Amino acid sequence: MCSALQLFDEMPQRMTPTWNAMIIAYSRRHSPMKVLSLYRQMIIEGVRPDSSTFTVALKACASLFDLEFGEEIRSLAVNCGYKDDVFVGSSLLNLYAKCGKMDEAMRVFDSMPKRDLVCWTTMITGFSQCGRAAEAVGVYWRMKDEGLEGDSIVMVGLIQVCAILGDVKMGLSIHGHMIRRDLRMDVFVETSLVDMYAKNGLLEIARHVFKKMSWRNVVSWSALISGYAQNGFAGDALRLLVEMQDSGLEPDLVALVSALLACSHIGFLKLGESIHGFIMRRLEINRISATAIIDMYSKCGNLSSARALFDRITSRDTISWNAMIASYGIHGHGREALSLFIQMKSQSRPDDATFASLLSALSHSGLVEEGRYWFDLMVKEFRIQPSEKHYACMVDLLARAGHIKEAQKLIESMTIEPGIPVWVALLSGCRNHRKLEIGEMAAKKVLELKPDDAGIYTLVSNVFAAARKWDEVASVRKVMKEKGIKKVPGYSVAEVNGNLHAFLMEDKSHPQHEMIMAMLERLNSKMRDMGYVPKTEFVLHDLEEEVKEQMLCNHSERLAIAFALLNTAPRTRILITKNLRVCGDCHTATKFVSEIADREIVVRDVKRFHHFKDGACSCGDYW
DNA sequence: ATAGGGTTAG
Repeated sequence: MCSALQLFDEMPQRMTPTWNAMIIAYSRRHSPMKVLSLYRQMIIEGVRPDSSTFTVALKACASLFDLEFGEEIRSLAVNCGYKDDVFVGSSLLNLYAKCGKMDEAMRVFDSMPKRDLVCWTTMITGFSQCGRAAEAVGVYWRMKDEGLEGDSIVMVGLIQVCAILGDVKMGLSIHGHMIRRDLRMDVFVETSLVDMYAKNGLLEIARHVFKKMSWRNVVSWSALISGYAQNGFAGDALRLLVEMQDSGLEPDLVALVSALLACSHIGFLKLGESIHGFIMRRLEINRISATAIIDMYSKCGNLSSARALFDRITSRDTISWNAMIASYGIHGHGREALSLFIQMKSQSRPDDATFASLLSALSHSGLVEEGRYWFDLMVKEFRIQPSEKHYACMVDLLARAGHIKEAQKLIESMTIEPGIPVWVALLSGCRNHRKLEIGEMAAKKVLELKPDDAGIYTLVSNVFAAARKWDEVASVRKVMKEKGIKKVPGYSVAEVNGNLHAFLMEDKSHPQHEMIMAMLERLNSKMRDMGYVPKTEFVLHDLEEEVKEQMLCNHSERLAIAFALLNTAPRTRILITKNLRVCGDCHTATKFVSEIADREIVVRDVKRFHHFKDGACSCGDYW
């Protein structure tokens, strides 16, 4: 390039093709700024651009999202007689598509007298990438009607559509179509397929396609890693990251953001921290990676690190704000969540997720008045239609605080059919406040909807049992049996010295099992001396009281806590992550343990954090 | 004497 540029500068006479040669060279090297500055210079020197000059200049504008300059180039191209040129036209379509102006692109497209495959592809991909899946498919059918067949690049657009829509059937048929028509399978097509299958939870197929690829790049790896991470297979995602490095590829931001998601999921703070460090040293902290790191710190129990990073993001968008508000929520800081929200609304537009996080935060802090107020404003001022999630938060907020009647009224006023989360929120409020009549009604609704979560059946059964409705208790069992409900195995993960240790309920497989049981025994006897009485209603079985008590002691978080106590230095903070909610008995027990052992014990359950310290929990028993 | 459409993340 140096020599070319030197020669170019020395040339006494430079014709259009001469300029084009330089401009195209910069375009190929992905230097859109250079492309545009040469283009400007060419115009100033009075050299007339041709179709290729305009095409490349418009492409540069598209990659810089510079709509304004693009329009200027467009009008000059029209003046120079290239109004109907397909190259200029397709580049213009691409410019509008990249800038999110699909309606304008469609207008231009419809006015084009000649359209080739590239124009059609631009429209299909444009719609697919801005999430307008149905219109992407519509354009494809129009193209077929005009007798054109799609090539590999068209298929990439359609595969993305399937990924967005969650339409595996269509995905499979496109995949089949490509094989039958012998369309070229390159790394782009195969990576889109991996992504599409993975996003739809078909990880076996995604992995199979991935394995059969003749060569893979960073993007292919990232697609698969993100698929595992998003489907909750944190271990597989993290193993793939290591495998990727072993194969000689450096992970990029996308792969690491997915790895952070996996760390958040299992509470792997040590690894999350080291990924944060790696990103700072070797890559860049952009808005997306920052949000992922904030989420990781918060879900791994480190709220202050999350906030510190949040304060350093200069350009926050709705998603970054949402992440921070949700962080305060899961740690039980409703007031902070609210004040952050109030700051947010003057800078970014709150969306449905913002309100879901805010309402949930208010609910966990018992800020009922504030909850009512903002729910109302969400509908009236922010024009956000409440979804099931919002209703569930509000019913939870009201019922948890004992406003059972009001919660019931809210359900009756719902414009959408109340589902399991809404009834469960009412039901658990009824259980806590001993409102057995309404509780029974809610329990019946839940039962009708046949959930597949064993924990919900326990709740339903408890309420019937409290109301002494033994026939109903029996019917719970019947539904469970019919549906073949198996208890989701409860597990807890403890991070000790940077390693994760997982415990299942009643886990006897651990090498330190004997020591762990002895530790639990010691803790139990001290707890009883201090007045602890096991709450056996949290066990759903027809068993002797003594056996039930034994089962409670074997809940996975107790094993994990005992293990952590045995293997960490005195006074070290203990961090436990579990996949279910903490049961009421374990909650009481852990408070005692925090006092007996003089430890801060941080437990993340499936909904929120509990910080146990000196015999009390940060949730104030309001959970 | 060349030029336009494609893969992954919060």
